[in-house]
Amino acid sequence: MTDTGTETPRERYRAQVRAEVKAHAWEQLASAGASALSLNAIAKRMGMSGPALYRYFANRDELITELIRDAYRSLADTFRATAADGSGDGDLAALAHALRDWALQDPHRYFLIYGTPVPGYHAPDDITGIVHEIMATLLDACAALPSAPSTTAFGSHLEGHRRWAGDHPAEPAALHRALTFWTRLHGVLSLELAGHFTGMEFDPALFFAAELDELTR
Amino acid sequence: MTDTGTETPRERYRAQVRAEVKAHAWEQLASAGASALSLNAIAKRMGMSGPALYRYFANRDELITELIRDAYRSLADTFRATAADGSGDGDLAALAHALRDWALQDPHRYFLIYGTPVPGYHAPDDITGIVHEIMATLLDACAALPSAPSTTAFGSHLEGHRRWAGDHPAEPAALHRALTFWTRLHGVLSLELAGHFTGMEFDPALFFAAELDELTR
DNA sequence: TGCGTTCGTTAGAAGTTGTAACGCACCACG
DNA sequence: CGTGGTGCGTTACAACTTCTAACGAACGCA
Repeated sequence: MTDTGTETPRERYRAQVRAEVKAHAWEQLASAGASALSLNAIAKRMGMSGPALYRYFANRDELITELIRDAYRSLADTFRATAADGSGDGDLAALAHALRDWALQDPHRYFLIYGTPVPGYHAPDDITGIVHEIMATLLDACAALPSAPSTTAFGSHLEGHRRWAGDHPAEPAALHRALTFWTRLHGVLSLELAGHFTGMEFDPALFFAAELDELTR
Repeated sequence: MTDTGTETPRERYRAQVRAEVKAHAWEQLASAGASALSLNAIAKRMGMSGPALYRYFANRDELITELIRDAYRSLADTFRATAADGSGDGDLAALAHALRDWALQDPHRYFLIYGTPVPGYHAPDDITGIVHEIMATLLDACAALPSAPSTTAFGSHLEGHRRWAGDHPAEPAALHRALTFWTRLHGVLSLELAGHFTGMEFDPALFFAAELDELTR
């Protein structure tokens, strides 16, 4: 995968420590959330003193950026893999279930991407590339679906504002479907993961399925 | 409004200081987010030393809880007021636009309620009362709309799991519509407020309107 | 006019992020 | 095979944070 041949021992060690730090960070993230992520605590758990970690990450933000990048990368890979093995049901349904499984697998990871934005934080450029990759996979699935030409106001609006879709040759109806796929499923998922459904005794999975059903009909 | 007659001077002063602290907290919240909220900084801005504020709030969490309560209260009042003056268009559309205006007015306030949940935090009971009030207003609007009897799987599921709706006499189709109103609009709003649409040049307001349109047809 | 409650203060403990300066160990190069 | 430079981990420290403890002063009720 990566060219380990040209790596010096130092670089290998450095990469290994960085990976170990990130592993502990994910662990800590899952138990206490992003705001409670402490470089000091991670260092102690690794048997090192606090400032030692600053050799590997410039500051707390850089570590979080790395985690965000890994989260996006993970979602993009999941999407790509799901789209690759074309199973029986439509690609959209497969993508939806992959998304839900991915989110339920680690809610904190989901919120790291789609939760409350960090005030001063701005994502580096390479992350937008991964975002485009995710959107491209979604657009492919939507373009493959038969859809009547869009007649809605937003559909025609999209016709003139489709630069975000890159060079993807999808019709406005497909773009619209991709957007609603994203926002509707995020709406159900984020409220479910945040615990806003806990008081109500209906099954979130059925609700998710109902939204998906209306999305693919 | 409140019975100021029975208030002692001390109680009046105390209430005023608490209000001033919350005002500064909202200010700080809007500029730096909830995680950066510092009792110390608020105290300094008020010309007091740090620990003085602990006479008014037991800890940082109690202040945040108060802000969350006020946020819910504000949304509930907005909803109630919007539902009260029955304007020309359907109540649902009015509620949707009230929600969007309320969210855009102070995104941090929206995320305080519907954003990433605080790890160890658990809302006090009186807040769930306000949540029910909001849901009741939404259910009223949905029940007032004509709707064909629900034939979907989730609709029949809701028939047996409607305790969350309290004693509201809404049909399953109305319950379903209220739920989708909530999650779909939240999906669009939260992604818009979090800046996930910034790269794409379409108009979020039109997208929101399109989702609302499909919700009310 | 007391006297008790409440308020605001300073001091301090236990955390956090992040910088600075110091050894030590390793790796590469002559 | 040394030796020097680079990188790593350490401790010390500054500047924060939340929050507790103890003290004095001011306020208001009786």
